Amino acid sequence: MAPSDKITIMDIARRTGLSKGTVDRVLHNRGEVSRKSYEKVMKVIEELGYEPNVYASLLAKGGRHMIAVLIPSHEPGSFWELVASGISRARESVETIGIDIVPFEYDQYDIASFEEASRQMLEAGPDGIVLAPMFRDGTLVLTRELEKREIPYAFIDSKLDTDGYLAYFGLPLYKSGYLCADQLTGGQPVDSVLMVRIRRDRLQQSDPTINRRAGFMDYLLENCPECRLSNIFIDPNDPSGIEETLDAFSREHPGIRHIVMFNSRIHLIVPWLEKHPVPGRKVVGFDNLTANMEALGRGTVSCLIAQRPDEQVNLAIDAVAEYIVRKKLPPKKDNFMHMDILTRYNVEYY
Amino acid sequence: MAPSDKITIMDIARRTGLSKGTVDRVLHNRGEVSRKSYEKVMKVIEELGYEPNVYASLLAKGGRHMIAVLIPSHEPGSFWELVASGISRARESVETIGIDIVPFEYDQYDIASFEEASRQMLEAGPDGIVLAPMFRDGTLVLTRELEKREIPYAFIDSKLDTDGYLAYFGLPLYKSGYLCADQLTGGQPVDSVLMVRIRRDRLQQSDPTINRRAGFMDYLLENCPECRLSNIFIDPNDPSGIEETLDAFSREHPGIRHIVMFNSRIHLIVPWLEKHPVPGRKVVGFDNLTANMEALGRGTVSCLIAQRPDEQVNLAIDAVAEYIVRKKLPPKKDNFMHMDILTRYNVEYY
DNA sequence: ATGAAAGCGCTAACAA
DNA sequence: TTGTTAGCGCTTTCAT
Repeated sequence: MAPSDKITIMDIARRTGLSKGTVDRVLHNRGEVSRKSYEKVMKVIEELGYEPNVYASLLAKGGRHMIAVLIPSHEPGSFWELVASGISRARESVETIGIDIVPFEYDQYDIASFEEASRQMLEAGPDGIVLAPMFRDGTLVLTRELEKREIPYAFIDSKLDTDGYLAYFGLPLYKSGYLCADQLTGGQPVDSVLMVRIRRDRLQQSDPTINRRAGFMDYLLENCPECRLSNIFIDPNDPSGIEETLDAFSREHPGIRHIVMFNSRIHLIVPWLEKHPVPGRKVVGFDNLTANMEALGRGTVSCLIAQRPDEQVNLAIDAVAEYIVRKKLPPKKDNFMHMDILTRYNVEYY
Repeated sequence: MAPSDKITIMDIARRTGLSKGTVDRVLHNRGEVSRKSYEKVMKVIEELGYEPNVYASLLAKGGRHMIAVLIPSHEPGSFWELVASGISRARESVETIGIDIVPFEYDQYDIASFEEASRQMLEAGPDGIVLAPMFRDGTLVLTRELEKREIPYAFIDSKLDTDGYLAYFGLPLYKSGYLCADQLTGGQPVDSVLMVRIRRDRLQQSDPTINRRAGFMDYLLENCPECRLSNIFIDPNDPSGIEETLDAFSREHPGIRHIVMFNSRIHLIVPWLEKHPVPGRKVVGFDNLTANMEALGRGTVSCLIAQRPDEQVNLAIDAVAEYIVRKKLPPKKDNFMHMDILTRYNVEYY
């Protein structure tokens, strides 16, 4: 424990012949400082390489801050549950620096609920926000308001093509589809693949998997153009319907040994797959939901492409916190995250 | 920014009718407190759910701490360079909490240099240590000393089977070999594979890849028992020797299309591989060295198994820092890290 | 064994 | 526009 020879605002006050108060004012561009003093202070800060002491600062300001997180509600076993668990971790790490995390949740299929959640969130008066933009228009309205109020916000999962956001953390969607195709085919020619998709009725929202599917198809076009693609649609809430659909399909296409889903719910077809084992069948899905990882462990699913959603919220929260506390912009605005390839041999420690 | 209703040591002083000084004494078990007062204070702390304010604490103690990191020297382009880069990141994140990171490096092939580095490190008087134990005996001597001095230490990369360490962060070596075999074979029968190994002359140290190789062989035994294994040995410092060895081998075994190396230096054979392209050849190696990732991007290497060494040091440093600052033990002592599978389609954002 | 008091470096309210 | 001052919550020294 060395006796820190850190230089303080007192040092720089002395060197400029001004007072701590004035120094503090220029430090925070809080105005009320003559141009001359301002420059003198800046110069000395430069010379001495002054670095503010975060603790003293935080301690002195005293109050706490709040970061709101606006995400779809986390049904047990869903993708958003993983995100929620990341939030809990983040909460612990930032509470020590005087920041509270408050989640606001909405139904991802119901734009009204999104608007309601936004309203409540705004009312709570957060100092910063992390959000997953499921509804384009609703999000635009919200972000405009945030910019007006000068509340910093970061996107996770996907983002809008505007640019008022502080940072974005998420997957490169198109490439995740490309990677997925490579994993499914193993780089070998394949004669047909089955894409299992979710039937979407009330579809206001932009389908988040569309880019992923595009990447997937492009890979096939480039690397195995002969490959035939089939689509079937299932309803997540109708397990027996799922079985029937799959039964019917496999009756008509008995040879299919390559199956893929582009959302996080490959687990929906796992029961059927396990009832109808096929040696050498390849099944690829996305995201590390517990049910998915278990199927991976049993060998029913061959490969999962995952993205550490908990890590993503964490980074987003940290970026916002850093901005709130130190007014520091993150090193990169758009942060495309690594895509993890999970197989039965490396899930264990994920 | 809510006006924090946090309860402070003043609150608990009032509630017990004692003074801040006494409360502080029990908080840090610093003795000189009557049994009665001690219990009163503990009780109230319990009741009020008191949480100390790290900032105030850090600010008041003032001094800085030092964490030493003892690792093999980081030749450019080597595995340890990745670790070193992680150290730089960690340094930034902990310097704000008053902790300095000081690296001490040694020649991983020279035990004397390890001992010398340990000595210097000890002399510098660190408050905590992160180390990669390359020499078993030397490390034992060191850790005994650390325990005597009550300096907390964490292992990275590999660990000793003692248990005075605070935490360990590293790969499950055996399993990484198993995973590697699965990636190399793609789960299909393979008739022969070539293992390229480093010739080690002055070999005091335990070969770090031995467990990995064991995992690899076990996979083959279980999943493709017919497979024939060949070994060749190369000298990292003799590029033309490498070419010759490979030439000679491929003359005698023209059919080999599965090649693996168990250390981080697959890049050593990349020039030869690119001079002798073979369609459908599979090459698997370890670790995200720049040269390795580039070869992956070009398709020369099919797959790398990586472990985010920078992340590992970071976690280790954080664990030690947390212990120094808050005397908190990490949630888990042995932290086996996820093994990342890297292909040309997901290296980009690694 | 306990209390009082002087800071740690910074912020913010108030005076000047 | 600038200086002064009273804390923020905790540690630590020095009395008592």
